[in-house]
Amino acid sequence: MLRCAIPVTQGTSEPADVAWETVVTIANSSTEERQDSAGSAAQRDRRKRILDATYELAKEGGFDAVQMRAVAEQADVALGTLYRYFPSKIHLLVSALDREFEDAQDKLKVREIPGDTPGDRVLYVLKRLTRGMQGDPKLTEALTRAFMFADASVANEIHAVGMSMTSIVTHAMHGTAADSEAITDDDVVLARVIGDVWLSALMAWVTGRSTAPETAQHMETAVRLILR
Amino acid sequence: MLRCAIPVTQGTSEPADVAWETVVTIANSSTEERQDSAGSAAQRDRRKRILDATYELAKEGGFDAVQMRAVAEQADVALGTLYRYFPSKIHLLVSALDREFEDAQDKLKVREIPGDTPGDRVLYVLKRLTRGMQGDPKLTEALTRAFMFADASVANEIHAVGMSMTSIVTHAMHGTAADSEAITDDDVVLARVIGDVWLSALMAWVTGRSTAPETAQHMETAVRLILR
DNA sequence: CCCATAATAGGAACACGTTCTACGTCTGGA
DNA sequence: TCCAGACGTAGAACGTGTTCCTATTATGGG
Repeated sequence: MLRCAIPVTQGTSEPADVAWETVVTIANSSTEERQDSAGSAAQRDRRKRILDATYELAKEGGFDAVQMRAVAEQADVALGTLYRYFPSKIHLLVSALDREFEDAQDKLKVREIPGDTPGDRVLYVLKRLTRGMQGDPKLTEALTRAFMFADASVANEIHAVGMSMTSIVTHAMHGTAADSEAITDDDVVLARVIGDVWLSALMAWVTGRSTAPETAQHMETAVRLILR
Repeated sequence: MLRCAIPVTQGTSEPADVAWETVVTIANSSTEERQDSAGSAAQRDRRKRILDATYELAKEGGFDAVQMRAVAEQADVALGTLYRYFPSKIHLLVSALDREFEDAQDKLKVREIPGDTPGDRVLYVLKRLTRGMQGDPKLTEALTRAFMFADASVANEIHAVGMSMTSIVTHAMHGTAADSEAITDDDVVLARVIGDVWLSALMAWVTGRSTAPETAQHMETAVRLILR
């Protein structure tokens, strides 16, 4: 159904079977020129323009407004080029989500996270992220729904997002900004469960099944429960 | 975007703001002629034929194979009629998922659930459900992805599925087959968190990010953690 | 500098979800 | 019984994701 022969800088190209434990190590490989280092300057620029256009359109009009022809036009590339860089609309949006998460991760890594217990710190971070996403409902709707809709062909990109998410949570659990912390496998397990809950809560909010306060409440309860 | 003026038997037509607590009461309203009681016999029959066709196509070829023209043809109704009953492909698939869940719920309600602790019983039920779904990968992929992709217009159907899921878990927590059990708000909270994890695990499996054993393991860990 | 090759532009073509139109058919109340 | 209006059929038409084709332009090795 998809040909998936992307010859160019693909945001994420880890083998699909990376174990979740690698989250820790990979997350600690610091910020330095991440994946998008490959390819010529022009290619990196095109990739950036495309993701920027995606971001703008999603922010304005949500999932439906991110139309491939519109993205191509706004990024000033041909439709075929867009598809060369991102083999489907879902790949495109999940890659955009990935970029957002990397950014968030970088910002969170800079300073100490406030809070006395792991639960406090995790909730601080999650609520901050959630508030940020709820401030851009259309954008969040677009990125979340793409993430949810993704099928197996997007496994790599989704995996990258999952890694970022887990890394953010484990980092919050420990609180310190230091890199090579002693993050145990148990921590990763806890972080994954918290990530699961967060995703579901986000989905409930996106689909209008729960309000923002309800979402926050549900997350609070769940995190307290899991990190008790 | 969607006109959503379904004049006929809609599987789920609760107001969208039913609180999650109603899960308990509604779940206890026993099996007797559920929603699909409205409408003429011919209408009920058409609705059933459509859902059957959806089920078959999904089972054979997954989400992509559930094409509206194909469903209409196999159900022996006109395309317009299909859209009269289900205003979109997503509504259709989520309704099919709902029917599956109702069936599962009915089956589980019949007999006592084995296991000494709530954790054991919940895991028994979840693993049973999961194994069932993994036995029909295409079907599961179709239903799960539709559920995930749904937007606000499908809130009612999604809500119904969430209620079934929560009801199944709370029922398993208590173990007894009795109906009006003393299910507390806390139980519902626990059940929701477990449901969240289950959904995420299912999604990871559907997208090929985790294998069946990994999925089972993750669920086991999470449930032990939550019901410890 | 020149050529082979890859990358891009531009846009037609196709597939499938969705909507719309025109017409036949069933049903329930006067 | 008969009629009005809802329901159903058949299929055209439209929008958007995706694929494909051809000509043009960069790029990098000799």
